[in-house]
Amino acid sequence: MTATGSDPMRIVHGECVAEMAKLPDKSVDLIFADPPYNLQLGGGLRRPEGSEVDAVDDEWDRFDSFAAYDEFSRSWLGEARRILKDTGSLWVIGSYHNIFRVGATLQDLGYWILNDIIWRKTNPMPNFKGTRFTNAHETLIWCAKSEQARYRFNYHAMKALNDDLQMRSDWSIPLCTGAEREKLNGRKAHPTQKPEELLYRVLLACSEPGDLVLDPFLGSGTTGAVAKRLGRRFMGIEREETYIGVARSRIERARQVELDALEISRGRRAQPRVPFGALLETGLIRPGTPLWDARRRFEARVRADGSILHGKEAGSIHKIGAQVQNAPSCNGWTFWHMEEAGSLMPLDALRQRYRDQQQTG
Amino acid sequence: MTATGSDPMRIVHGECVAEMAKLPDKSVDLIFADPPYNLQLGGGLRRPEGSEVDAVDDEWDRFDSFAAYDEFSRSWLGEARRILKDTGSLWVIGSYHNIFRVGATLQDLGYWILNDIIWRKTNPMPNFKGTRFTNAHETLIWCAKSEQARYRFNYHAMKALNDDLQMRSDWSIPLCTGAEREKLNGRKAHPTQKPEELLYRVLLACSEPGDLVLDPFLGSGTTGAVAKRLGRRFMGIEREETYIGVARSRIERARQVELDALEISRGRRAQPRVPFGALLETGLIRPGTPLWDARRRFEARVRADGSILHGKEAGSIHKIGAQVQNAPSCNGWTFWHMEEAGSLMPLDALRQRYRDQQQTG
DNA sequence: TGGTTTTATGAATCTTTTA
DNA sequence: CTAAAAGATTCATAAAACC
Repeated sequence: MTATGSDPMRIVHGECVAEMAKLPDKSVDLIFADPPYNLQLGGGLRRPEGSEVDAVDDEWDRFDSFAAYDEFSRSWLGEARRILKDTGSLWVIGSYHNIFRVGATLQDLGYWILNDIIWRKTNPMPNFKGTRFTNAHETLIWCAKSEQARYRFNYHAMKALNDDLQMRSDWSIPLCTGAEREKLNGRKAHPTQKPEELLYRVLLACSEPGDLVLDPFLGSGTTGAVAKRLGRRFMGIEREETYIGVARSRIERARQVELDALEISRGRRAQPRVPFGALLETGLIRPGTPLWDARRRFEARVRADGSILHGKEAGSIHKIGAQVQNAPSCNGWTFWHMEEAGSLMPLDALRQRYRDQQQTG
Repeated sequence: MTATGSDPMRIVHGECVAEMAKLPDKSVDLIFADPPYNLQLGGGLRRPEGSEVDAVDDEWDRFDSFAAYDEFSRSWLGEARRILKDTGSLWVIGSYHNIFRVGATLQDLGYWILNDIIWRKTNPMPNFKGTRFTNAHETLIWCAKSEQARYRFNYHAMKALNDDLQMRSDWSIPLCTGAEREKLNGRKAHPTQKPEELLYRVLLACSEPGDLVLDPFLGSGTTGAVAKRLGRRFMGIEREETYIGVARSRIERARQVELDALEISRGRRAQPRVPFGALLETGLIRPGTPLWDARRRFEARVRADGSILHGKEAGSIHKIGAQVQNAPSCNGWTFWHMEEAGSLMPLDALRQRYRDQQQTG
């Protein structure tokens, strides 16, 4: 049976390069790949309360060096390019550990990058040790087979999916948790299962019903499940037998549905939250500015990092506002005021000014 | 005059590699770089031997220009690494055209990536032809000099700037427009002027007042203007004479905020270490005092040497705290409490009292 | 049954100082 | 140098447990 044979949902147990080598030239419409990230984690990481983080320490994610990882990337990306139709495109997802190397390798092989897409996680794991910024996103690279290639892009479908606004390169999508997360003996079946919402967008943007979609690192089978929902043909390659079983039963359970399935995740039009610090960064308020409450009973001063100082106590506008009133909580935006043209203006007015700026630029 | 000389705001007209070569080893605290990435335009790009890279129009040229760009990256990133202090860090900003190559080169040179940061543009230019997703972000890479290097990161200041939530790796910031945009004869003075909000965050996170900040591709001078506002020393290097003039007048106009407003929030790590025994020596706590955890599940007694006794086990507040919870570690300062006025007060409050005494007394 | 509190957990390159 | 001790550190969400 070939990839273009009678089984529209094919799962293959094997090495991705060897299995791709069996496919004819220019036979695949879309490739989505989630290769190992080369995380190389050290010891166990503990949360502040003492519990241990269940990290990725699998054998398949270990490489001896950057050179070894690059060689691995070249081999699977090279074979992928051969079997990709001229109208097809390739997506790869990764993090800062590997994505820069993958991107450079892509370019070296002649792929033409169309966009880099940011999966902005709405609920990422925090940085428990306070040593870095919360690693709150992953990066996807979308590329065509070459600079000249005429690739498929369903522009209007993407625009419709985004309330008739052109779809941007940053996508806010939650982690895969809850009922969607595949379980095996009550534990997560795969350490890095991707949310279906992410794949839904990719497949809807870059393929048609009946197209052949390939995932060379199948894992828990998200790509296959979404391909089936959207009426695409599919081929998935996976090395680990355990994951083959997980993916097979998952894709079996998936049902082709109407395109309204994503409706729920769209309505994100709330007023964006503004941290007080943003007003300092933009110069709407300056470090050193005195703040008062409406009746000028309390005074505090703004510091460069957005905390405010009252006596010897420093903290957020909310925390210090609550403290001076001896109240359990306080809305600093309405409590604190700054002087403007001789009268007091609540910080909330400044916040509105900031939001206006953000919109108009 | 050296970089550490008398002029705190130094602007140099020249090639960045040649000018960096004049600086001593380990002399710079923070480097922010916005290198050219116009692979197609040739103007910013020269091969190592000096010839100019032609426009890209066939496959051979493309490989040639990628190689030339990588060579260019290696040369300036290598020199930057030499002059960077062991506690310093480097930021580079770019887009999908160049950032993957820069990131791979960074790693090859031994830099250690700490985060990739997404500048999410609130008002990006749309994709007019409807051929791709709106390119709505740029990527910054933040890295330390090596895996082992202990870099500066003002974690608590970043947290304060974000309303007491850990700062994430995606930053929503508008494009630089309006009054902030530098003009020359009524037209924009520089094609890619970065918003000050972006640099404010970078400098506040990774430097201290008085630190030396270097920008090897000065452009319109945003890094210099923010460095001056925040009381950092600065050196900027720029090849184009026109931009030198723009940046010089801009930095001249910038005003430093008051010194005491530059104070930022510090964590407990920044405060002097207090041995528990010191509280006994000063009489803030007495031998024999009973200690409890917050829920009064465990009790221990203070001994004269600063160890505590729980049952038959004696040890430090940390060791015994870990032992009773059956945890791998424990912060005894926050775990143990003593009774005061009928309620429980954490030892941490007592430690603060001790520190206040040391300051005033 | 319903509302509140507690617990579990997610691709993580996750400490610093002293002996 | 290594080993041990001190001690600093978390956000959003869902499920489970508890009133």
